Amino acid sequence: MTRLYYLFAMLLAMFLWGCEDDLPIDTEPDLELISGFPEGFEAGSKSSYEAATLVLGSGAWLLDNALIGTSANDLKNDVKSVRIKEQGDLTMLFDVNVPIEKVSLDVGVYGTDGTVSYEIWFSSDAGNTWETLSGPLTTDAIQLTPLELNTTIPAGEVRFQIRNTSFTPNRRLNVDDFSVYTTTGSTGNNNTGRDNNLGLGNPSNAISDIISENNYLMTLPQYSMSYNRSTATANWVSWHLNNAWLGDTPRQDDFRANPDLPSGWYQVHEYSYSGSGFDRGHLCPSADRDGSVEDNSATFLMTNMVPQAPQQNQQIWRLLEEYCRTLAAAGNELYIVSGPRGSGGMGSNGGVSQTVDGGKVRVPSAVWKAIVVLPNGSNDLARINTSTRVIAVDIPNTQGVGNDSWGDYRISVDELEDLTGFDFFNLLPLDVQQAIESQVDDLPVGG
DNA sequence: CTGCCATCC
DNA sequence: GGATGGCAG
Repeated sequence: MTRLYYLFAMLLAMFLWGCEDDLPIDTEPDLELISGFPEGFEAGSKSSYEAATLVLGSGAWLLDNALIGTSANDLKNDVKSVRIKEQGDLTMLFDVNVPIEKVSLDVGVYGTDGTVSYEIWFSSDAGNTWETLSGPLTTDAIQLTPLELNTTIPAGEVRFQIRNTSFTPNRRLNVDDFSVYTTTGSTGNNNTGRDNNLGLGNPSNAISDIISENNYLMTLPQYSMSYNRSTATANWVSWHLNNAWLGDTPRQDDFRANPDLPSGWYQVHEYSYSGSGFDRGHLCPSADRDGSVEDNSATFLMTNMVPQAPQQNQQIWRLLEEYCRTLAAAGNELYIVSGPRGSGGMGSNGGVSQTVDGGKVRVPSAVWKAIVVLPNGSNDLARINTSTRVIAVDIPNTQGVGNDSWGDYRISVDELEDLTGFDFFNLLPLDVQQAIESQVDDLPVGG
């Protein structure tokens, strides 16, 4: 009898659950405007169509063949809107990291320009690849007109872009009050998420084309780098660090050649440094990527290694790496770029070596690092300002510096740019770059 | 893969 | 001692 009762109760429960499941959805899910939106474009000024970055209330935006319109002919809410001319576009340079349910904006035609063709695009990988959200659209509105697009974009490194696809000259589009909505209860800001490893810029404009063999861009989920075929090391490795990357995965120690190098290029292999007196020194450290086996293993590709004097690598350099992780564990996120420079180091075999691996791998004379530190949060590009902390070091690749403090090797990013020829953090507004790159960090750092 | 070394907190 | 950086056989 008891058993029959349970059976009945279960059937009843399934029936009720089934009913509930079949109830028609008579209300659309509650939407929540993402922090920073609507973007009304009131915070910026730009009077030329030339491509440039603007930091606005929501974050940084790229206006290419577009400007901030303030004239009587600009359709606008309040006093400013974006004016995009034919073949121009407006692009978010920051990520939203929650599921997107809806996008809305106000659009119209500038002055008496004729019908404008435009499209809305989005990226789920921080702007690396784009797909259309809207399909081709047109407007001939002479007043700002709301456009709403319902969508379902999963949480990711999501950005949006508005393109004026008109070809005819003087078909200018006004855009204002751009809004992005997520479902209520989504975690909201990406406070502790993983951000773009190249979020502050590509220091040497590296590209993934074999024509650029000494400045060859390679992008992994764990870090990005510019590889140099002739030195057989990276020019730089760039990565984001915060507690979202940190875990307790054991060190994998699976040093190996990078199979993703273009065919025909020499692949530095596991034993290329053996007996040389130099460590296989990580640029992106193993312990910065121990959230999973895959993440940690990625740091052991030989393209992430540089021949480093053991006492430099295992002592002073290691202490700087640990200091960075301490900052991350304390609730900061860091953008780090690191690489070798120069030629000729002194390892444990004594004397100065220019190369290892039978001349195939260049030994740097110094290893450098540039670090931007900011509290965990979202819209990083917009939050970095003239008082954001930046640490840059340049440490000789030699035995004997091991007992020194890395703090004594701090220099300004400007000096580091002179030494390396790279342009660091170039997605930041110029005035911010000038402020933070001219200073030498002088906070007490111990060690 | 295991064992081992070194340094630093 | 434990973590982190490695090495050699």
